[in-house]
Amino acid sequence: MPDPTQQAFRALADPTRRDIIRLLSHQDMTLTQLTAQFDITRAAVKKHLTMLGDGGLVTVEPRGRERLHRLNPAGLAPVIDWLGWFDRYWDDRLGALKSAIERTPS
Amino acid sequence: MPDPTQQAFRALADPTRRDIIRLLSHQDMTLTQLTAQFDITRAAVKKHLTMLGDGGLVTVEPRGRERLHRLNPAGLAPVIDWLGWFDRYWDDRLGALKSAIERTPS
DNA sequence: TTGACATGATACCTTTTAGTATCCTATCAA
DNA sequence: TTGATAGGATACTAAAAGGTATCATGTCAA
Repeated sequence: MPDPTQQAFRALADPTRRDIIRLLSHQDMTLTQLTAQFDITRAAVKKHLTMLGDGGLVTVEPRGRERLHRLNPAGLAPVIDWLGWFDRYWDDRLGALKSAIERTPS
Repeated sequence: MPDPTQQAFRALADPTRRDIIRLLSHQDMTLTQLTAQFDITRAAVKKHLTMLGDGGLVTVEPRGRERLHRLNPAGLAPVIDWLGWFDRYWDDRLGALKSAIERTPS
C-alpha cells in the first residue's frame, strides 16, 4: 500500500534524484546517459530511477535495447497538493514566505 | 555546510514530520502537546522537531518551563522555489499556488 | 554469429533514520 | 521546599538508504 504522497516526498528527498529530475526536464535520457552525469555507479543511478518511478515522477519507454526515462510532471501533483493544503495558513501569515521567495535567486 | 534546500526536503520526507507541520499550522504547540497526538515517544517527537528546526520549518519560543513550537512558513521557500524551476511543465496547479503567494500582501 | 553494449538482478557493506529506554536538569505550584 | 511536570541528552537497536561489485540477459551491428 504505497502512499503516493509519501513516495513522491521520499523521491524528492535525495539531491541526486532531484538532479536527475532536472536533467530529465531538459530531455529524455537512458540509464547510461544519466550515469555519465554523476560520480556514482550505474547500479546506484538505477536505484534512484526505481525510486523516482515508484514516486510516479519518471516513466520509462523501451526503445530497442535502451530504455528512455521521461519526467512525468503529474507525479509532482501530490507534493503540490500537500503544499496547497496550507493555503489558508498562508493567507494569514504569508508575509515572511513571500519576501523569502522574492529574495531567493533563480 | 547544511544546504537549506536539502534540509527542507529531508524534513518533509517523513510523514510524521508532515503531520507535525499540519498540527503547527493550526496553533503553536509544546513538545508534550505534540507527543499526545502520536503513538511514539516524546524523544522521537523531539528528534523530528530538531530536524524540522534544522530545515528552518519550525522555530521555538521558550515560555517558562515550556517551549512553544511555531511553524515558520519561510522555511518552505526553498521547496517552493525548487518546484518553481519546473514552471514549464505543470498544469495550473502550482501556477495558482504561486499567484496566491504573490497576491498576498506583505 | 559473435562480440560489444545497455540494462536487470542480486548480494553485500556502511551510514543514516526512526525509534526506544533511561537519566538528568529546570521550573512551576501547593 | 518539595514533588510533579516539561524538556534535554545520551546510549542503544532495527531497518532503510545509498552505495559498490558482480553476474546474467537481451539486443544491436558488423
